[in-house]
Amino acid sequence: MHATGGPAARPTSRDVARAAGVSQSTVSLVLGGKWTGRVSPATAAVVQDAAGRLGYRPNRAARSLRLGTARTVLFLVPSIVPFFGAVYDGAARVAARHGFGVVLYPWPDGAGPAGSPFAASEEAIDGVLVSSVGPDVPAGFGGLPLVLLDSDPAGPVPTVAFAVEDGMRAVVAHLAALGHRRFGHVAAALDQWTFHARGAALAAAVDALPGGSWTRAAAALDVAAARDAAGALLDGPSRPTALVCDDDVMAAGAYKAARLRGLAVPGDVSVTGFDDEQLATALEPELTTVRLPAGDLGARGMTALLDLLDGRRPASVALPGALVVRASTAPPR
Amino acid sequence: MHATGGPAARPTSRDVARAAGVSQSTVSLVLGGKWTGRVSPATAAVVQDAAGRLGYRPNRAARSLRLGTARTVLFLVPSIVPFFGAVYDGAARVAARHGFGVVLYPWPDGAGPAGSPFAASEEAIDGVLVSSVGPDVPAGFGGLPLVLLDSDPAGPVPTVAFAVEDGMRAVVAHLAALGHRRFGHVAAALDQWTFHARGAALAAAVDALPGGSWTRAAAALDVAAARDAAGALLDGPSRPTALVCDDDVMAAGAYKAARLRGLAVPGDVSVTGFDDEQLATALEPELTTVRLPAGDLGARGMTALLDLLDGRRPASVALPGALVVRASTAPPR
DNA sequence: ACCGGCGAGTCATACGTATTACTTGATGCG
DNA sequence: CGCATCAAGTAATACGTATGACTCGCCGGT
Repeated sequence: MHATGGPAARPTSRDVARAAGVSQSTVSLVLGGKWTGRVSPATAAVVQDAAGRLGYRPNRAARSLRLGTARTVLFLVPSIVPFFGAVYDGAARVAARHGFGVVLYPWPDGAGPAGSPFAASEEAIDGVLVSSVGPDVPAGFGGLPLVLLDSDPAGPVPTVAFAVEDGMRAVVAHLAALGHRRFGHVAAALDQWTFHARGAALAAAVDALPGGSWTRAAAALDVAAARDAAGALLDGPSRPTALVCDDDVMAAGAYKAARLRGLAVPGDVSVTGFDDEQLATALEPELTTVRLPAGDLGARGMTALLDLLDGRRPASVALPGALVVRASTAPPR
Repeated sequence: MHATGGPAARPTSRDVARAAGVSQSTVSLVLGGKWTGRVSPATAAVVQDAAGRLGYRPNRAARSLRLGTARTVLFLVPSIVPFFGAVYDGAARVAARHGFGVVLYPWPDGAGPAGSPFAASEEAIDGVLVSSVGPDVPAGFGGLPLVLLDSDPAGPVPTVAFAVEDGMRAVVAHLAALGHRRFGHVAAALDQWTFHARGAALAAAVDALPGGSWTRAAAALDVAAARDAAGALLDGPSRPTALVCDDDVMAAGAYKAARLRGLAVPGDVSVTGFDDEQLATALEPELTTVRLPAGDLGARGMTALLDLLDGRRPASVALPGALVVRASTAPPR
């Protein structure tokens, strides 16, 4: 009982030192872990005991100031959706293993580093991970080490991407094997590399197909916009027998467009998605789509960033996806 | 041209002072904004110009250390889904207006403050916002100011919640008006206040209904689990004519269970959701559900937390939701 | 002529940590 | 015995900022 109501403030290393009867430097030495040969095991034990008893935890601001490092990286994502949650998990797991924290920041419009949300956490970070950016790659990020995810691996910045071309090629091959020749591409009107790549890969794959042809309609990444875009394709001069969508959400819109016209999926028109989100199995019929290893993306990206922080220069890589065939694709009528 | 390749390191306030020909304190005063009557406008202009030219931005760690405050709050969410993205946006908007940043942290299992992900960012924060927790409310959060979101407003901690009871009552009233009397509750098996409240509200509303009866099946918050739970209800001794689901995702599972049994929605069985996520309009038929003002939740929660930081004690409030009637509800056969 | 007061800055310091350089007493060795 | 070595720890310092205490002219009033 401290009748005086002593200071209940958070203990500092000096408080621990006082409690252990040693100097502050000794505390720092012991708790820093590098004390072999400098402090006797007995004293170290006393210090550790005192620290535990007081519930001491080092002040992060002071440590950052002293070391010039925060052991924290910033993770910028275009939106708060489960896909990026999975990416985050992968990244955070690797980071934790190295004593780093990961701060998640939604960064919708791809505004520059001066964008106000970023400015808020500007200085307490050692590196940046940015996911799903467009072709105007931020070459450097305020001078901070930078790794891109799900972006153009051919750029100057180290990047971990998906092998989008392979995924799209697998989609087209699957549909072609079923007998489809006329494709409609329901494209996402977002300026992100991954969507540019999906579009280019589709075009290349269909063009390489004897008798293959395709049309395209772009829309915002939501159900209603995708429904209208898919409708425009279905109403076009030569109706596609398969709608290839840039994303599972857009595929939901394609379903709606088909139903509105009395067309059955997959009887009258096949539909494919991309990403394999939870939605894919919520839809009826369940959606044929491409599963992307989101956790791996985060893990590999964080590994690359940590390499960069250590002065090594990581190479860009592309992770393979996998076609998941469900019930939304069938031979054309 | 500095032929010597001078230090390209980030400039400090002392560098600015040197460039402006004043002392470091003057720089700090000017840039701090509180210089009226202490510094002449002419000098202030010179300082601001120099700071701009050098691209000076204050070191956050040093400022935190000096002020004992980080102007940053931690926002813990159970999962990375669009709903919490909207909550975050509301919170971040209010925070930015007061010069605060918001750090988002996924906190899946509701582990204690000692949970490793939290520990990583432990010290650079002034307060905590926690969303959607269970009954074992963390009374204090390592001594940090705390506000709960979407949690029990009757607890000791200031809380901003939704008026879940009203929402669920509206659902039951809507279905009752259509003629439904036998309800099935597809419940989320998560230990969060909001789901407990939804269940209790449903029971109360149906029990108050003459001739009303209900059964319940709980499941994890995913499509497949909900499908099985809903199936169990539909296969029960007295088949419900309406399935009330704790969440839109579970409603998708209810759709599947109905289809598997050859039952039409809403012809043979009505289905309702909760939250009004994007999924609600992706489903066929579109889902009758309860829209919750997620952005407001974040904004009000942040306002309450800022009040708390200022020494005021905010009151707990509950925000009203709104029933959105779509195509998944109809009179029973 | 002297002093109070004020405008315009500067000096010095503290925040809490990590680390380098130093002290101190004991021991080993020739 | 004298000196180097060593173990065990401590004193001092720097990181970059914000701010209370202080200085230094200068002007107005009596």
